[in-house]
Amino acid sequence: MRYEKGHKDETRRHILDVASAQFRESGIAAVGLAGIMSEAGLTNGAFYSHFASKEDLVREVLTDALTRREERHKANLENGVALETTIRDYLSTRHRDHAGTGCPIAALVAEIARHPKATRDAFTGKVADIVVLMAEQIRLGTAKERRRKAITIYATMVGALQLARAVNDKPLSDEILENAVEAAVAVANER
Amino acid sequence: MRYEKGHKDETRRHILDVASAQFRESGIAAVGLAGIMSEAGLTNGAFYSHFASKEDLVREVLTDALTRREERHKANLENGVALETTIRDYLSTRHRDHAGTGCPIAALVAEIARHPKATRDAFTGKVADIVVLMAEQIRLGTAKERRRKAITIYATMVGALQLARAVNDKPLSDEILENAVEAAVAVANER
DNA sequence: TGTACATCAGTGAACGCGCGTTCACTGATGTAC
DNA sequence: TGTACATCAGTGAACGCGCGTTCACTGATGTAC
Repeated sequence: MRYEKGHKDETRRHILDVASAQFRESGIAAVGLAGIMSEAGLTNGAFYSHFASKEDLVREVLTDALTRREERHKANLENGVALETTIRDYLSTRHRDHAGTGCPIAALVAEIARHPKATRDAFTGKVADIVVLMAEQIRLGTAKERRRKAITIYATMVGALQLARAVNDKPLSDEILENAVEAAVAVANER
Repeated sequence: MRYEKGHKDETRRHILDVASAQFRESGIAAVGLAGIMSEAGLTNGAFYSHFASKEDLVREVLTDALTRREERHKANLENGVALETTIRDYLSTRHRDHAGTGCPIAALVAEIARHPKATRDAFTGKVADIVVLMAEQIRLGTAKERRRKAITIYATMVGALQLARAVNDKPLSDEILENAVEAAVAVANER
């Protein structure tokens, strides 16, 4: 082979990682393929050896990024990490200030709503999985109650993180995060 | 005058309305000025008689749309409308299915976070005002507690509406809305 | 009163630019005989 | 073993297109004298 075995997979992986960060940082519509490929150290044309189109890349990036999030939730569950810890990590100033490495849902949910069916399908399946995992992380209540709590907590986290990022006033931004942490933790721990 | 008095203001108002709906429906980055102007029944060049740039339009649209939301909150407050009603309207299937006439924050918050300072400043001020109005709408608790509740409820509403829009599965989407209503109403009414 | 000029909202063609996508080509290495 | 050919990840220039923006112009009406 002209390149070592696995080279192409590595390149593809690298393009995915670069695109994933750029999308979360700047939004899907605002990011161009040329910018992704040049940050990945490749030329424009190489893109189409790996992906059929930009939309194909978007779908792959989402599936990949959400699978990673899902695995983290699964690991937290298996290691007995309390949902409270997950909430505090999610609504941290660190997460707020580093969208590029953060939750793809908070960064892209509004854009995803406007993307084609295949992309939204991939997103929907992963969200459903993550809700189930979060519900299992909750200790108290019936399965139904825990599921309801998980959905509420997730909605609060996604909304609060986005508001905290958009607001141009640090005290208000911090206040949003702190209040949402308090409220979400209360839901997670309530009887 | 070549046009009736107030004609230019009307045209400007019309461009704002068209742009406002298109931005909320499709996102700011995905909407072009040519599309806005043609829907408004004008040609490309007329745009710059009314606005200095696309970014200027974005800022004006946001200020205008958020001022209207704020006025609605103010009217609700003065008319003694319970926050519970506001929550149910916000998290209705109707609102979910009509982004173009809906809340500009839910539709655009992630994009706003990436826009220039002037745009984010306009957004921040309005969000702060709406939080204050929502806090006043809450009946129970100290001022501090009511403010905390208002922020929590707002974050939950924004997150839930966006998730319900992005998810490609009607039962799950409805479930998100219903659970968020229940949770937000509970916060609004809790002692 | 009639005429010349000023005003200005809107027209429509054009600008440079970056977008997503295509494609002929390169060149290093594997395989066949 | 040596040679001819196949493979294929990546190159880099070009494609048409729509973007935001500019600008010379139009034409209806107001104003000055």
